[in-house]
Amino acid sequence: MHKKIIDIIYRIPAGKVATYGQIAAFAGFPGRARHVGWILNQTNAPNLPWFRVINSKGSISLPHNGKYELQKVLLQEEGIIFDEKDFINLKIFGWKP
DNA sequence: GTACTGACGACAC
DNA sequence: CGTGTCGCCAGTA
Repeated sequence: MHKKIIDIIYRIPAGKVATYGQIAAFAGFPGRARHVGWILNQTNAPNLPWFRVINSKGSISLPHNGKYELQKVLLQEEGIIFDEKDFINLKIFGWKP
């Protein structure tokens, strides 16, 4: 099942973001949002756009320890805009498969 | 089997 | 939006 979820994440296009629940559901595991995050924290697949995965609120789910900033910067590099509260507008940047 | 953890989600205030 | 509660399930001990 790791493979399936990883495969879905690889399909997220640059400039877009997807939510954990969205990925889980699209991979065939509705309600398994936690597994997506769990797998991301476990696997170290090359060129995996893990930074395009965020929670349903449209914000980064990492603690502000540096990786948070890394993800934010990587997304901004792709043209994604964060508002003053570090939230992403999913209406605009949400991935719609 | 039980208990706890975790990059989550939906819903109610 | 912020908080709290409950549900979810693979891993681990």
